[in-house]
Amino acid sequence: MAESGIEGAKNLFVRRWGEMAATWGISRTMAEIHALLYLSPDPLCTDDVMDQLEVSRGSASTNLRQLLNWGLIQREHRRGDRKEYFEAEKDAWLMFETIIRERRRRELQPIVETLERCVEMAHEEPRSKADAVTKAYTKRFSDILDLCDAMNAVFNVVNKAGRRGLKPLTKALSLLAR
Amino acid sequence: MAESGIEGAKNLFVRRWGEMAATWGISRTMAEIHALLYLSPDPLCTDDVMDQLEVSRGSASTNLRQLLNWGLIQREHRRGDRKEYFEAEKDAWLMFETIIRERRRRELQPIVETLERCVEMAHEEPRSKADAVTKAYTKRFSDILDLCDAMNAVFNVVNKAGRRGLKPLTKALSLLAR
DNA sequence: TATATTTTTCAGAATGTTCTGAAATTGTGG
DNA sequence: CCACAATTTCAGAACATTCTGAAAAATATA
Repeated sequence: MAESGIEGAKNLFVRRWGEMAATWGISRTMAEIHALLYLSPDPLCTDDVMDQLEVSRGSASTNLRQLLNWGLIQREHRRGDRKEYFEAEKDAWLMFETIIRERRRRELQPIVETLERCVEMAHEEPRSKADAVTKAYTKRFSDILDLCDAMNAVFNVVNKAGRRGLKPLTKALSLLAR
Repeated sequence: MAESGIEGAKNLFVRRWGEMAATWGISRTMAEIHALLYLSPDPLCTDDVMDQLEVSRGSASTNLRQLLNWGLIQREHRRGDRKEYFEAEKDAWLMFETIIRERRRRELQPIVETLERCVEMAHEEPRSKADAVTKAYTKRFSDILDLCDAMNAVFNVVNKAGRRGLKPLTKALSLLAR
């Protein structure tokens, strides 16, 4: 495998993208496939992925499907060719938007629901019995709920402001950070 | 284990916090200990953690140390007691700040360094040979770098604006999101 | 310093995740 | 409908992570 030049750069990026994803609870292979497709000027088929990353057909298939589920890649059919080709979203901004939308849905949503349920349960507790503890817990639950609101606000900024491009957003945020 | 009332709410929260952390690449037990300490009005010692979460002394010790490393909990000594007690940061905002500061350091930093190295390597590639590909890759590398700048901007907003409280920040962001 | 208590460490066990490869399924053109 | 090419599925293997429990190290007390 090339370790220098443009192919070296590609391999370095693919590997790092995979490592980073692993710390985010996303499988290394899924992220490596994504990085490969993101860089590739042309769509790749399953066999291309198998060859370049040296993974099995099963793994390639499963991970490609997951990337489709995330909405990070798309299928492409070609006349006179039975194979399916895959192409990644090339707009880094749209890609990021997709990722945080999915993470909001998969992670922020459930914790918010749980917290609301926790506040409810705290209210069901009979008065006087361990009242101080009930109050303390309730306060902490709603503090985290407020935090979730803030995160939702960040997500909304990212989604809405992104249309105007990455650079303007970065600037606007820098001003806010004074 | 209580499934209703205030203790039920506590257990529900602790479990959910652990599950959520797992999808973030943080060990379930570490997050459960953190949730337990976050809710607890008083500091807890290693044995409290072992009893309440039914984990071994080794696991409790290792995970408590990791939480100390993250800066999410603090030690507390008590006169006439040899045990160490642990207390979590109770300010949800400071807690969040700590988490994203750590994640920036551990994750954003390395990918930025790698991307810069990738751009360098692309420039080392001899001209004319696969020039179109070199240009395409370089474009994608710098697109992701721009994205990292945007994320850094978000982090800065969060760090700086947080001092003024959570609610004002949420409001300011909502305005930006129009 | 000797002793008692608590914390840390770490080899091996238990658990959880991802991959492989072959079989089953799906879809296509003749 | 058949033969073929491609994709999906899934049981078991390989790998990675986390936990346990006991021994070693650290720390405090007298």
